[in-house]
Amino acid sequence: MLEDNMNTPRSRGNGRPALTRPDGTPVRVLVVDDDPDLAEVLSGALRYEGWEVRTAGDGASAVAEARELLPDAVVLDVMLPDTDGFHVLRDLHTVKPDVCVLFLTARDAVEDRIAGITAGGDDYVTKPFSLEEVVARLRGLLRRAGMARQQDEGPRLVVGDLVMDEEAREVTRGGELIELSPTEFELLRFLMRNPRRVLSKAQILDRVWSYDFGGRAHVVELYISYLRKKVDAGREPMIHTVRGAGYVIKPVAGR
Amino acid sequence: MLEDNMNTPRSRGNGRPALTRPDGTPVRVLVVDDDPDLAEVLSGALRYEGWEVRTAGDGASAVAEARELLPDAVVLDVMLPDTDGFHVLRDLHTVKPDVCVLFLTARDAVEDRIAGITAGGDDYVTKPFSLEEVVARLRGLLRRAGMARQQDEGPRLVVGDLVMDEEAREVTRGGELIELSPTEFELLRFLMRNPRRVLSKAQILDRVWSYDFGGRAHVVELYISYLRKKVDAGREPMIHTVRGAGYVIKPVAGR
DNA sequence: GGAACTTCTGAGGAAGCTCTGAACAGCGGC
DNA sequence: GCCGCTGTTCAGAGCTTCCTCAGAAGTTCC
Repeated sequence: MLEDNMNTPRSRGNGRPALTRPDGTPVRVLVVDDDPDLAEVLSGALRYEGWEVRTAGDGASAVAEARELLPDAVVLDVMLPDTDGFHVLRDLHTVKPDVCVLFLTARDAVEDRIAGITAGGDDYVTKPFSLEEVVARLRGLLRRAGMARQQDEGPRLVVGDLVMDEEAREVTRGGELIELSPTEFELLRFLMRNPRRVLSKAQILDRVWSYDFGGRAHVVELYISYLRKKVDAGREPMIHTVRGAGYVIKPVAGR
Repeated sequence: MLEDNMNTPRSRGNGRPALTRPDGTPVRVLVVDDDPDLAEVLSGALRYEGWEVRTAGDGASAVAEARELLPDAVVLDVMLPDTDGFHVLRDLHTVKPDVCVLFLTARDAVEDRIAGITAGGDDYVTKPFSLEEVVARLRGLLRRAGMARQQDEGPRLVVGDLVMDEEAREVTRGGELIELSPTEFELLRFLMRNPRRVLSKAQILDRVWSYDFGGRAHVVELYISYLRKKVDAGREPMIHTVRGAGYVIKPVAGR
């Protein structure tokens, strides 16, 4: 049952306070990928963050679009039909010198020409990626670029006595350090970014696993069980099953 | 609580307090190199320090740009298409007598003329250089030229009982001297300038190794292992692997 | 011109991570 | 109480990531 969809105050997003520009207007992002399906999925996920999104399918229209939109960040496929992402990067910087860029690249292309990218503060993600990863990286870039937060949502996620420091990749509960594998970490991040909200296995699969993952929802159950062993171990449980609907994380008492 | 994102001097900062001019405005740097790719990477890295950066591709436009920007420092390639860096230096000094200059020069370049330069308080770096080196040298120049620090981040880096004196190139842990090779030193400096933050191998490669390094991320692992043998030897480890993400340095206890 | 040091490559192996399949447990319906 | 369905957990295979060693090539310094 979808309950609180109507009454929660939100521009178009997920109900959380959005990362915004200093003047309070939505962050503006340009997505550049020649695969329309992928561009669609990506821009959907970014709009869900409350951001203003436009897309482009090649380098030329990317630069043209950027000139008009003056985006705060660009998600940029390295392989484009007309040119490669690096030339686009340079053009983008002439259009807007302080723009952040998140590159999308094939795994085996990483070593070749990605070099130098992260030096300027930009970042990249290898295909196939998960949406959570893209969003998290983008949020990191934007935060470092000085995008203010509407409310005081720092670089740490807090749910009850459970705390996640995204930069240090550190999770503690009651001050006690919890070690997590990459997938466990991302799953927990997704849960913690949506506290008190029931997330279906399909949603989790779509966000946390990469878009080309063919497996079944069973992995979600498995990883939830891993998480419980580490996060809830011996303590009052915070991760709850909602039979037939999904999973939810919330602070213990009720609060 | 609204954070001080507006008034801290950084267009796309790294989260650390930036070196600023005495009046609190960002340090202004002019990058002069005829290779646009290199100029791009350099200016990106310097912007990441929170500094205001402009670029020029030859001597004439460098002087013109300097007249307008009145930069605190100039990163100046010795070999330029229209003239050499030494002439530009003289012109720069007529524009702004107290400007700091960091020369970029080929390894086999004329030693004596360079030596004359450094006597005047300026400095140089040989190509191919690492970005960490350029930034560190520039910071040294600026510090000596009286640029204030937002917070008092001196020429020593401290993480737990590990102390690095950048000027003396000396590292101690628990008072005990640790001898490091040049690359080891630079890698440790990069880690120590980003304590508690997970750094990916790509980031490390981009910052610590020179921009033309074609090698793989494997060297990073190798040098981390060297560092561990020297820094963590027998003690409680400070350098940690975050599987699938990178490496992080932090003080032993926790906080 | 040689010794000491530094840097990097390659290989082997250890450790950790992810996912599959299957058995098991608990809930709810009848 | 029995059965089916949903969710949980275990065990292990296959894979990826990371660590370390040994040695070759290059550099620096005497």
